[in-house]
Amino acid sequence: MAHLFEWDINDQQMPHVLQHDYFRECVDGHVKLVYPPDCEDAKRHASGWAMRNTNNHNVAILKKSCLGVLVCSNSCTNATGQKVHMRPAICDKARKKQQNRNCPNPHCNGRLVVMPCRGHSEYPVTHFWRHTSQGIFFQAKGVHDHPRPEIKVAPELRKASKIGAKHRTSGSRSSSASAWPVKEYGEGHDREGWSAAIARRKQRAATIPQQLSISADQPIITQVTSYAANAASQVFYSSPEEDNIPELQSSSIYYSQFPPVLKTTYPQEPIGIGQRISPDLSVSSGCDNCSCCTAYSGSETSPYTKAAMDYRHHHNTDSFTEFTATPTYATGWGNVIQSAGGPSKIPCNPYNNDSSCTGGVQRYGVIEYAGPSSASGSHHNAEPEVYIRREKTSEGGYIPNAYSNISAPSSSYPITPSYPDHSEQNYESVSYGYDNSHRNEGGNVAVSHASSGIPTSVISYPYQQQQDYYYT
DNA sequence: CGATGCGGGTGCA
DNA sequence: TGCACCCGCATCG
Repeated sequence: MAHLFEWDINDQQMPHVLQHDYFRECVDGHVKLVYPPDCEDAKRHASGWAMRNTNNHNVAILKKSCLGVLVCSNSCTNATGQKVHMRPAICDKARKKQQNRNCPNPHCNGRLVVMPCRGHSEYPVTHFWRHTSQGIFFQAKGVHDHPRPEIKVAPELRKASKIGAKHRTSGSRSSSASAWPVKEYGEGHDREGWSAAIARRKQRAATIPQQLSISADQPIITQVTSYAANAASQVFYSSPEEDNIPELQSSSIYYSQFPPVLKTTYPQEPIGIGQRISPDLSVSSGCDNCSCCTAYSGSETSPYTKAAMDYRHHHNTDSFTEFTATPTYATGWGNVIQSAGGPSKIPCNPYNNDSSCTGGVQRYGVIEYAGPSSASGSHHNAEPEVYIRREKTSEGGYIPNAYSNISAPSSSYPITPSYPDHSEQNYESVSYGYDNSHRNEGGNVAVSHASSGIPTSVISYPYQQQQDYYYT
């Protein structure tokens, strides 16, 4: 059997793809994914990381390298222990200007400095994109050794942000705290992991360029960009990271009413609403809106609102299909099981524990599972016994690239119905801290504590003759 | 104005 | 030869 990773972005011929991955914006680690050719996010080469184009003198493969993250030179912390993790501008000129700006914290006299990425053998993490008739092949090399920059937001918010920033420039730096954009202190990264990352850098005598000269009190404008062009590609964040962003909560373009998916195999990451996970395979029919699944909508057992579930039913998409396609590569997460044929059932509602439920989305095809064999054949096989939990800090932040294996909960999920208050959503304690043990690893797949390479692609071999098409 | 992509060119291993 | 990176140019929103 061919393994999922038996291709490399540099291969002369890319494999035949039977199933595509759903889009993942915040990929971290050594990851290979194959997106549908018509995936808008993939076509845009979108990323939650600040990736800039890198010339690799290869027209067939687009290469990008990570710019790191903008942090405060004082490493200041706000009242809730959050730190600055702004998104660097991709444009060199704009990025230089960013570094001449004040820390967005009105009570801090620090400056924004770039924390460069050295996640790939001391060099920045690189992303590679290659378009073929089979799909859009994506390969990431390296593990980000810095906090994830804040999210991109839509143009409307950009305007709002500019207005807010303008107000700030008119007065002293210690103007009202309300002018301090909350989103610049999103909960993406916890204090401990954050400090640990910086401490390690200091230990390594890594000098963050301190460009402290500044001409005037520049407005702090959160880096924003057009994100969702239409309803079909709109994105909501299942992470609590962004849930405390008033601008987003009030914005119609965000589905912030969707609560975080707390029980998940891995990513508390953006999930494209309206994106079908496997547009051309395996979903033989839409969700049948079965009563036993809908019964969980809006119930106290489920963090999903009825509206959210309706939407999910309607669009037949959600992150919980991740459960069924828990990846297998290089992780040691469990036995690799190939379930040929099918169908396998995906429940409409991931919080539905009703084993007698016959509803859900039917999927056919070859799907690989990580987990015991019982997982593949059972009803609602959406729950392999090996889960990947994204590690969470006591302060509610998630550490990028920090996952660990845990056993699946026997009967209940770690759901906290008190959304949107996430303060009690901590999992059992684990050792946190930003794991940089991978720093000196080579460019090959290297999975230690962390691995987010979770492909669901199913690829058949041998290669078929096919004609790649490239950018024009 | 900045994101994004292209590609010439340089330095290094 | 591969890789990282600098720089200018062009396009687009």
